[in-house]
Amino acid sequence: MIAGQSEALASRLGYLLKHVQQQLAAAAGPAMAPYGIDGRQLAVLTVLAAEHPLAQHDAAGRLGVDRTTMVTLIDELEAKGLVERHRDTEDRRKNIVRLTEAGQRCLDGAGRARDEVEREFLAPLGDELGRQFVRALQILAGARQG
Amino acid sequence: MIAGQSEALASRLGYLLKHVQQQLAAAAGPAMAPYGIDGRQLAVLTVLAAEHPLAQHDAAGRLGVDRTTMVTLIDELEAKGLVERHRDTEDRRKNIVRLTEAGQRCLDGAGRARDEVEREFLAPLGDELGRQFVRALQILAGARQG
DNA sequence: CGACGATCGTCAGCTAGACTGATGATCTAT
DNA sequence: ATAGATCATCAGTCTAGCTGACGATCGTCG
Repeated sequence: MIAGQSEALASRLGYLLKHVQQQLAAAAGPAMAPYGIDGRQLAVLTVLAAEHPLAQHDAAGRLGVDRTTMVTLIDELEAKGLVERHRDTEDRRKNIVRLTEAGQRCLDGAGRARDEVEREFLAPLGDELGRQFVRALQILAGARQG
Repeated sequence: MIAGQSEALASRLGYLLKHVQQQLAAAAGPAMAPYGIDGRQLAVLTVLAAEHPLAQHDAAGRLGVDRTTMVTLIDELEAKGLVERHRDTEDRRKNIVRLTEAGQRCLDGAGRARDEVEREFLAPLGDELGRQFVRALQILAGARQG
């Protein structure tokens, strides 16, 4: 029970979801810090690693963020030398974004740190409930807009 | 699967949590609209109904929001005539906040609407997994800061 | 009794994140 | 070739939330 938390809210889905999300973000922040990136930036690296050369627009789609937000995100990652932007030779409207060597190394380290944070975060649930929790989230994330 | 969603992110806890939270918020917004309040304001009404006369500071603690945020929240609810502010006669630093008649009616209606949204939101999980999901959230919300 | 530190509500100002709308470049299709 | 779509970008805006300062009030400890 969160300090001072209300009984009346303990079963309110919106309240629970929001606070749990914030707690995870609060735990993940410090864990990412040594690698110089935050959770959103790590998500971009993760997507790029999986589907390597990806246009900005497509990366935004994968992450569910706005196109203009992705501009900023890539700006930041590029400034750190973790990704490179190239004009697509086949469709010169597009920017192809790719991980650099440094980006790959950063992803390796930060990704491990993130996984560790997630594991600790779910630990209170135990194995079985933890798995079901993640499965439920996957279903809910996919149930709409699919 | 969210349109264009990345396979690589499907098991990333932060991503899932954030998106599921946003989807619920997106669903709840329109449902609250007829009652003229949003989810945060409804949460305040819910807390007040449960522990009726409550100082602003304590209400903020129950909801896990900043004291200055609560000022704004109460401002809004007061402007709509849903709550009343009174100076506490026993400790005149405190504002006692209480539901008005209109506030109670609003809570009844909006609360029902919210419950319905939550039910529909969890429907894809089925009964059993839905219950476990909520239980997991409660554990996670309470596991830290407790 | 009186002074000091803590608490409560308020306000002004700042920050982070994300959106809208406009623009220029480019592509596609007719 | 021309009209309409698409992509990246930028400027401006909006929201939620925070920090820090303030006045008023309380409790406590000499």
